[in-house]
Amino acid sequence: MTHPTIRDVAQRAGVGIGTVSRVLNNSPRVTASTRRAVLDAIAILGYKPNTLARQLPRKMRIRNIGVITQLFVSYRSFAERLRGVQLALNEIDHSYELVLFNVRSMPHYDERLRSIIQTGQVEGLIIIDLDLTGEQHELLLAHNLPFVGVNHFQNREWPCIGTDNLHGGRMATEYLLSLGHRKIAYVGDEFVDVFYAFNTSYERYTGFSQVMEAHGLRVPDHHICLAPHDYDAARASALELFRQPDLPTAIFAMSDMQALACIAAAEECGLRVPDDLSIIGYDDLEISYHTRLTTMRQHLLESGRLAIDYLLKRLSGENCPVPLLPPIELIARQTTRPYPPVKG
Amino acid sequence: MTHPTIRDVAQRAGVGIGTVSRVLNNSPRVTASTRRAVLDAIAILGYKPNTLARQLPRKMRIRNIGVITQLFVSYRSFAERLRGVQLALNEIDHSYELVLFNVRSMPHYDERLRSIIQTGQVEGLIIIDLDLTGEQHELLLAHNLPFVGVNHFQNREWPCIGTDNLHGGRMATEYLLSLGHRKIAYVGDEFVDVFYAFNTSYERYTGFSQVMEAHGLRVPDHHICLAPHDYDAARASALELFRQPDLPTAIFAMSDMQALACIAAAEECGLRVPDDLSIIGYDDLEISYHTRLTTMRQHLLESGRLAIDYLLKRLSGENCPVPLLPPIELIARQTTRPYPPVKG
DNA sequence: GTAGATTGTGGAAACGTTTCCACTACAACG
DNA sequence: CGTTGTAGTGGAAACGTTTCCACAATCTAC
Repeated sequence: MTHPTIRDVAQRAGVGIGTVSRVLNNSPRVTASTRRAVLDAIAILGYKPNTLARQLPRKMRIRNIGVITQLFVSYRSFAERLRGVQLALNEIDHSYELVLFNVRSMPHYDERLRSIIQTGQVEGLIIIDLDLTGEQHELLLAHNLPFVGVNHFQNREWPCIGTDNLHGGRMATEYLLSLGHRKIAYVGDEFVDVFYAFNTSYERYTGFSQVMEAHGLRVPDHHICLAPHDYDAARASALELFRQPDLPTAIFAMSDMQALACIAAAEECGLRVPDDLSIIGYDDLEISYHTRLTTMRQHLLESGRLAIDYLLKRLSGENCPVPLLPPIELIARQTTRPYPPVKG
Repeated sequence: MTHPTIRDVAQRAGVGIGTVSRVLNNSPRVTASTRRAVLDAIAILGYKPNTLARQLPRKMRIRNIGVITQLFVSYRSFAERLRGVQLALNEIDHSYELVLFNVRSMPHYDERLRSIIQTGQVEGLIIIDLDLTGEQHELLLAHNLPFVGVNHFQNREWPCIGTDNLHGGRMATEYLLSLGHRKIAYVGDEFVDVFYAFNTSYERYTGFSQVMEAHGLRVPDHHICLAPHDYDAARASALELFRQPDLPTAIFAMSDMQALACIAAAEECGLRVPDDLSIIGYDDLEISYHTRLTTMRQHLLESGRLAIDYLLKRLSGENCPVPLLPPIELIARQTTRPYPPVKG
């Protein structure tokens, strides 16, 4: 037998199912000897009560909101968004629990998504930094499962709180140009559409290169440093950049972690930031405040809040528009300065 | 009627329950007109399928592991532990989902804990940075719910992966003394046993004061700066310290965030770290690596891993001892230096 | 000794779905 | 015109518990 039920336990212990239930629920109305017998039977059979079946007669409804993301290992921004989700949920509505689904690969994502939809184990779904295929989108709609994305990209085809990477890339570049920099390098993820990278890197890069071109500036190939999204990979990539002649005077990094990696690499090479090299990141993680990193603030915490806000409205039957994130902001701190340096 | 069921919908739409079920599950074997009628009835009644009841006949078992913590707003170490939990769970066993329970206050914690136990919605529970009363402990045991704590404290009365704050406090202090510092201030949480603070601060302080005393050093009252656990509160508290005469040459902060707050305050007062003032933190958050903070590493990520490891073993019926965390380590970075400064 | 309360126990009914079998109606085919 | 197949539908049974009522056994008080 795969899973013994309460009836198997009752039979084995020579008691009724009611008695087993009472033992399970710690009711005082059971003799010590009976309880002993039941517990023995439970142990022998390896019985585990079925969570689902327990709830049903109690007329309880599980109210779960699912959050599906990648493992929040590489992208620190995940954690920040999740924090926003948690904060807002605790402020607005205490009747929901958060269930976390972590996916490891694209096929795993699809499989998970289907199983979530199929089993209906959550009443709403927040999709963090993952895209939806047309088919997946259809499936969600068909099964009437409210959902919202919180993403590193923008999408008009399904409800999604996203940012404009192109615009962010432009803003960062324009800021560096306004400081007088002309030799600006780009450090980011490879442009391949790996599972978790989408084309965020490509979009930000495009904004960068559009602005550079508009100013008649050519970016040499070795000033475009692409590596997997990872602190050490970015550091290695920046070290390689500094090893070559024709050093940039500024770097636009596609994320704060990569910007910090560039700073570490620069210091290893004896370059001072910002004196010899300006560096701007992207995200505005909490860490960036403490490291005085100049960066593009994309309101990560806020994105989580807005997502919950929208989802709860949808869950209560309201039909509201997808909220918009505040525009991306430049947060100028101490890793950028004018070029050529002005003596103070 | 509180919640309409599938039978209500069937009646209203003038069809059988089987047909309603087919509509809900998107079966192709329903005529367009029938489907329409059912969907209308669903809309009118505001029917929502019961998640629980759907699973039961499908012979599915929900396999959830609960994680109960405070909102991970104030203590950054929560997030780090949770990351460890997630990482390990994804490596070891993919059949469990993580359910997050956030509590806001002590009564809320108790209420939540009881409801989790009562409803049996999780098969195992990880208790992060929260203590258990004797009664709560009994309840968990009585209901046979496997659990493990991951905590900022040590406890022998229930399974708990914790650290020795006293020892950590001693180590940090001894390190500062070994550098030649004699005037050392302590910055930490107030000693009151508020909901989330336990006596972590008091324990670390005790380690500190024991070592100081053993060296025949008296710590003046105004060198003991206690404030709520919060970046800004710690900064204010440090500013107050620097405003008075008899400056310390070193600070032992009870957490990395508070240490960073001290650094910020020091710089506001024109004190250079580490030239004028050495600062050591406690936690070794990721942020501390990037800010070059000297700190006590208490293996937060690892603590999450060990917790999952232990819990999974318990869930599979194994009866293993509670694992031990590696000992606390001193991570010397660049916010501490010898006193008096040696000219290089 | 008897009426009444209390304690321990068994098992039917209920919880709200899905699944499956049975049935109808009708089309296609010989 | 029968036979066979099939699409659409209805509803009983099953899923694994809890809850409640019924009943027996035992105690309690007069």
